[in-house]
Formats: sequence, structure tokens, C-alpha cells
Amino acid sequence: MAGKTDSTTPRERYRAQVRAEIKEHAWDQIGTAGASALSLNAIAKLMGMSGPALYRYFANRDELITELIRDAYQSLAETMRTTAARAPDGTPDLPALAASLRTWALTDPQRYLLIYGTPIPGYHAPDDITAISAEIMGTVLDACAAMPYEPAETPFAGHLATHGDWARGHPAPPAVLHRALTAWTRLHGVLSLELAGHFRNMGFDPAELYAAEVAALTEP
Amino acid sequence: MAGKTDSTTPRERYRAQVRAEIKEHAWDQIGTAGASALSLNAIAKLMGMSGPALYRYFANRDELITELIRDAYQSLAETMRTTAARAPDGTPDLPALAASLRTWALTDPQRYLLIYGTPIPGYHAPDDITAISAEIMGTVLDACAAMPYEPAETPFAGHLATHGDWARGHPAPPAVLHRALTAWTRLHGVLSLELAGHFRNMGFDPAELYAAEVAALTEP
DNA sequence: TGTACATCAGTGAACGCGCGTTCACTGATGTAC
DNA sequence: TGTACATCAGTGAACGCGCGTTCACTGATGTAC
Repeated sequence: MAGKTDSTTPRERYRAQVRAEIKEHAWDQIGTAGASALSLNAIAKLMGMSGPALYRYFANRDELITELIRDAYQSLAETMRTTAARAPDGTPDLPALAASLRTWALTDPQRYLLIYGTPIPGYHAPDDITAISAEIMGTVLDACAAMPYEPAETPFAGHLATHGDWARGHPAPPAVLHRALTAWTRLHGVLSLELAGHFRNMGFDPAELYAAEVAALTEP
Repeated sequence: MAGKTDSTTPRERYRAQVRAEIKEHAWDQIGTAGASALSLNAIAKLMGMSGPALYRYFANRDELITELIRDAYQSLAETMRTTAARAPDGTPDLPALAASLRTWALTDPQRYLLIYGTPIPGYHAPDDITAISAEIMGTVLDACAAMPYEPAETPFAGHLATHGDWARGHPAPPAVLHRALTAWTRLHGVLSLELAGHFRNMGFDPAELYAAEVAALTEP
């Protein structure tokens, strides 16, 4: 116990590697056939293994899906965190966060859709995932709080004054919470319709619509 | 040929009724288990029939899904059309359309999500569905064109001036197209996050956020 | 009105398939003395 | 350094299951004369 370092053993490294490879194939499968078509047997076959072998790495199908969802949230949280930290004067910047969100979403649409698309029926995210989700929202909140102009007082801000538990711990006033929620929903409005393919035959560039929304959010 | 009326025969009525019942069970199943879990055999069992019997009513699973998607679009189009037509002075009203959209979405979330949620992998909507989708967008366009104040000229409106084919035939200027797209994405931003359950533990009322967005859209 | 025929809804057996998951096992890798 | 043992990755057979879809059929309903 005392003498043991936690440097990884070869076996641990191997395990981690196989787990990662399983997940990669899982993402491929979700991308081409949808989340509910995810099949352990099919993944095993792709990896040149027998089906039951995967049970060494994941207790069952649900655990694998949960892990994918957690990874997706964590990846987005890290992206947002990094972007926020990169701000030159230390105050995070909403346009930069928005750009990161969009890039992240377009890089791996199936990852975005697994989180923000149609929920998997019967699936309930464990608590730690909710926490990551809150952290993501936190970066948006920070950026909205750091904006140079005062947020407008609105009826919805009044509602949030008594129903803003989700931002407990954050010092932002209700009007800033309103601003953050608005930013969040507007960005997702463009992204989710775009990723669902609803702009495909409309002839305009969704990036420009997204930019217009970001611009509208950063004007008083 | 000449003497035949197209009043429905009892057989035709029966067929239509069974088809409708199949679809109802299909919606139930989509609601509780997701679109990709839709199973003809399971529906047949629920109706007290054998599996192959359903092939009298739908050529295959895909045809049933297509029909459900078409029905969903048609239902929303009718809702929007009716709301637009109900306008007292003949000019359609964006807040009223927004309210109808929200009511429609919340009444049957699986129906909303089948259209606007994660796309079914490999599925490609037939042309007539694209047309219905355009009609829905048309009602929003009309409402935006009828707003009392002039739309702002924006860079994105400039982009739409050369990339607004989707509104071909509609006399609205690019700035109005921008307004309509913005309205559409903002409303869906709130709805899709709400229906995906992302506001569930946040403590505020999504209806109020939606109302705030509608208010923002109708202010100059 | 009655009879002969055509239409059509629904059945049951069968097809091949892939799924998640369990189990007892083999063989390789790592650990302790 | 060598031997004895424990750990663990992966296999192959087996479980029961439900799926979409086909086919030849029965029996009821409708149509034509």
C-alpha cells in the first residue's frame, strides 16, 4: 500500500486502450446507425473478438452508453473550459465560447446529438453527468456576466429571481441568468436544426445565421 | 368510371380505420421506446393480430415510418395554417404562431422529436414532405413580413439576398427572411432543449423563457 | 333474389438473422517466494 | 533465477428472444349476372 505508486501497469494500459477502441467503434456505429442500434456483438466483430469478450470491459450495453454520454459531456466541458481560460484579459468571451461550441458540434455531430438530440427512452443520466452539464452552463454564465453592458431587466429575469436554483453559487444577478439562458437556447436553436438537416436544401450558410445570432447576443 | 362516385365503401373505411389504429400504436411505441424500436410485430400483437397481417396495410416498416413523419409535418402545417387564418385582421401574428407551435410540440413530444430531433440514420424524406416543411416556414415568413416595424438590415440579410432560394416565390425582402429564420431557430432552441429534458432540474418554467423569446422577437 | 365468382383480410408456419448475456473453459501474463 | 500460484483476457457453445418478411392457405365480404 505505502510503496505502491499509481503509475499504470502494462495491463492497466492495455485495458484502457481496448476500452478506448471499443468506444471509438461505438461512436462510429452511433454515427452510421443511431444510438439505439449500438450493438456489443457488432463492435466485437469489428475488433476481431468474440462478443462475450467485451464484457471484460463493460458490464453491459447500458454502461457503455452511459460512458459515451459522460465522455461527450466531459469533452464539451473541457472545450468550453479551455476556451474560457484562453481569454486574453481573463474574462471569458461569449463569441469565442459560441465558436467553440459550434466547432465542437460540427466536428462530431453524433456526439452533439447524443447529448442534445432526442433523448434515449428510459435512460436517466447519473448525477455526475448532471454536474458536468452544470459546469458547461457555468462557462456561459461567466461570459454573460463579464459582458460590458448591463443586462436588461425583463419579466423572465424576475421569474429567475425566485427560480434560479440552477445557478446557485454563482453571483450573477437574474438578468444575467436570463442572458445566459437566452444565449444557450439561441445557439442550440441554430445548431440543432442544422444538424438535423433542416437547412440542407435552403441554400444559405448556417454559419452565417449562427454568426448573426452571436452578434445579436453581444449587442445591447 | 363515369357513374362511380368516390364516396368511400365500407371496406375502404375499414382499411382507413385499421391504418389509423396501426399508426396510433406506432406513436405510442415511439413515445415509450424510440423511433428505431418501432416494431411491426409488436404493433400487431397489441392489436390482437398476427405480424404478417400488417403487410396488408403498409408495404414495410419504412413505409410506416415515412407515413408517420408525413403525418407529423402535415399536422404541424395544419396547426400553423389554422392559426394564421384565425388572425382577426387577416395578417398572421407571430406570437400566436409561436404559441401554437409550442402547444403542438408539448402535446405530443415524440411527434415533434421525430421531425426536429435526431435524424433517423439513412432515412431520406420524400419530396412531398419537403414541400410541407416549406409551407410551415411560409406561415412564419408571412407573420414576419406583416410585423409593424421595419426589419433591420444585417450582414446575414445581405447573405440571404443571394442565398434565399428557399423563399423563392415569397415577396419578402432579405431582412424579413432573416427575421423569420431567427424566429424559427430561437423558438426551436427553447423547445428542443426543453423536450430533451435539459431544463428539467433547473427550477425555472420553460414557458416563461419561451415567452421571453417571443417578446424579444416582436420588439424592434 | 339467388347463385357463381372475385376480391381481400387475416392466419400460421417458416426463413435467416442478430441481439444481450451466462457459463465453463483455455492460455497467456504477472506476482511471490 | 527459477518455480508455483493467482490473475485475467478471450473463446465457443448455449440460452431465449424478437425482428422483418415470404408464402401458401382459409374464410369472410363484396360484385355481377
